[in-house]
Amino acid sequence: MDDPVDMRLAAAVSNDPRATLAQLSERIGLSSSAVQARLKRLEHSGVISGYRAVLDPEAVGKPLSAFIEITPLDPAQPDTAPELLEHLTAIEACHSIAGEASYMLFVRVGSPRELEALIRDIRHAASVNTRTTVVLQTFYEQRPILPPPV
Amino acid sequence: MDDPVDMRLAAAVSNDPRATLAQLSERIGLSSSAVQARLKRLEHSGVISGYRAVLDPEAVGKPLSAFIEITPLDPAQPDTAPELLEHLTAIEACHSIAGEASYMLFVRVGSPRELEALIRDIRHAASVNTRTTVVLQTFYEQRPILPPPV
DNA sequence: CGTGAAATTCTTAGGGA
DNA sequence: TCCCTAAGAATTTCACG
Repeated sequence: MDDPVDMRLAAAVSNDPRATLAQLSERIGLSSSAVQARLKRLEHSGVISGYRAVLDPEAVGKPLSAFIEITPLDPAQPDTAPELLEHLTAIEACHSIAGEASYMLFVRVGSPRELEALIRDIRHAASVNTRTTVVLQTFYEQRPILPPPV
Repeated sequence: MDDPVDMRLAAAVSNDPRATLAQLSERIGLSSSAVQARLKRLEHSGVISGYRAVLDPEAVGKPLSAFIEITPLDPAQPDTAPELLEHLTAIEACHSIAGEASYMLFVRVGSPRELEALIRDIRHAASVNTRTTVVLQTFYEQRPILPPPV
């Protein structure tokens, strides 16, 4: 996406995906039909892979979050941890990382008890050791990748 | 938000924030005006704090991501790291954590050189030590907090 | 919470740079 | 190819029951 107009559109829609085409076209400086065509192209090409609402974790019953580093118990076995864990919906993100551990997960749960159960599920499902770092307070998260267009 | 209808609406709009009120009302089983009123209430009460597009990091020039743990150099000084770092738009999230470090950041940059510069900026801006864990591959992230309504 | 009518927005076809 | 305009279709909005 080298086109600067696409870049501004991506930033604009990223900051406010529920904006109407009319509002976006005003910010971008194109007609709404042109914005619509570009938006469809961005969605279809995968530059925009989806949209999300940012929910208050406490309001939806997930006040506790944590980072969980995982390491396979048996390095000789084929490592398919991400797939083996995908069904656990408490896991919001799964990255492979450089460092001691193999993967870093970010998880959200309702209580310490749920976290304990989740860790047990993770160990069992993927045959891994875990190292959990509990989040005490979230100052900000899910900030937009692109700064708002000037 | 104890109301199960609000819960389903939050899940539905979270999974597809660009859906029309008509589409949402069909999934929820209410009229579109009722959905509109509930949605406004969820937004105004902060249960829904905003909306985001999920962008392909490579397509928008941020192919490299990392976790950065930070620890104040001088524990005696008042610790306002989150505010001191807020202007660095490469930082997508900032949590205080239990464990050795004080905060965990998640950052996105365009290149190793940019990461180096960002780490320098973070150390300088907040007077902290850093410990960086580079992300090698992201299997999934930004999965919806709530599973889609049945 | 639903209905209905007015205002706004989306969608698509057609034509021009 | 990319853009704009215009008209019909769909949606949103909001007062009222």
